[in-house]
Amino acid sequence: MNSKLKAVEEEFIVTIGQLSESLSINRIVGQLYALLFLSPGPLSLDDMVDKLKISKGNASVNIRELERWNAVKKVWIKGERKNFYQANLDVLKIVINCFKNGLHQRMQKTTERIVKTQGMLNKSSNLFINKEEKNIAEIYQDRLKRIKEISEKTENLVKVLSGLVE
Amino acid sequence: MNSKLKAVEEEFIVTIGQLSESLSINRIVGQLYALLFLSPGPLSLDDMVDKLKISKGNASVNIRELERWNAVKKVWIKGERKNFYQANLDVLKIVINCFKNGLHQRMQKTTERIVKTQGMLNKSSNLFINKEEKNIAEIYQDRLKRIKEISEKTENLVKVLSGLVE
DNA sequence: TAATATGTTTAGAATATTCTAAACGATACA
DNA sequence: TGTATCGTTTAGAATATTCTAAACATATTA
Repeated sequence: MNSKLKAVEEEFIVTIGQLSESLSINRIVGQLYALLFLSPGPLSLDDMVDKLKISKGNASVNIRELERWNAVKKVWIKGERKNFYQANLDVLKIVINCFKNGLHQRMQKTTERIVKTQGMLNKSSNLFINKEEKNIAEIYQDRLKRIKEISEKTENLVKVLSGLVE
Repeated sequence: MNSKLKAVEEEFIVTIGQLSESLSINRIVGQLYALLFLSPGPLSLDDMVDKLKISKGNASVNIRELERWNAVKKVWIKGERKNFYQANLDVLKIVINCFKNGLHQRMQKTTERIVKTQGMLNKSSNLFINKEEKNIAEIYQDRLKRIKEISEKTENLVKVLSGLVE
């Protein structure tokens, strides 16, 4: 391939790899996606291994991560025994979806625990006899309620984002 | 302190610590904030060291991270030589602000590199003589433009978020 | 069936991150 | 001035993550 085109490809792959890393996403995940995103046609695992100079195992696990995100999909090419992959070009949808799912999972777990903690506090409230303890319990109730409200706002955001990606 | 209240505090600290970790934020950062968020009054570094059972160095660097985020602030208590800290209770503002700033920094860098890459491609376009190369160059131009558009949308989001936190 | 091609799993090497304990520097106070 | 009290920095230990190379499982072709 033309060396100028190769330079453009390389530059793009490095850029997206760094962006990935800075978002705490495995660099190879970003680079695999960048590679497929630019590629005029589908690529095999071996193609990607050659381009990125990584091991096959590494390519294998990270391409499956991208499949899970619906960021790439397998395509079958007749006469070929290898799997080929192509990028889903709708980057915005992929990003919003990942963000939404990540947020949902994490906040759901957190909300459950906060609610449980509120329960602990309410069940014990009759045990707080002196003024000092009653005061602290009241503060705790207030603070937990604030956090709970944020959980609810976040779940609303998740719903809004769901609407954006159908 | 009442053991029930202690259990509530502990549970909350663990919950927020786990949430932090799951968001690729240092666990101690989350736990320090959780501790101060619940606390009826300001706490010293030593108080936090005792509660979380961590080293002073660890507490020191992570509390400064929280200061940088405007998530906690120093308060001076007369007659005390130690620094005391208290939480900014406006969690939503802190979160939106961190998210916004993180996004802005990362996307700005990325956008710059994408634009540079577009420049590389355009400058070379007269060098692509055969049909094949011209075709690939055109695809690259299209794909880079898509990414560029997302960068712009992201910068818009940053502006919207800026509006939300004044 | 044997030989080859392909993707996955795994053990542990390489690297990066987090954490502590101790050294350090600065400030307050005797 | 010397001593105690703080917070910060730092060297390297502990831990977690990422990556490779090789073993493995499965399917395909000869």
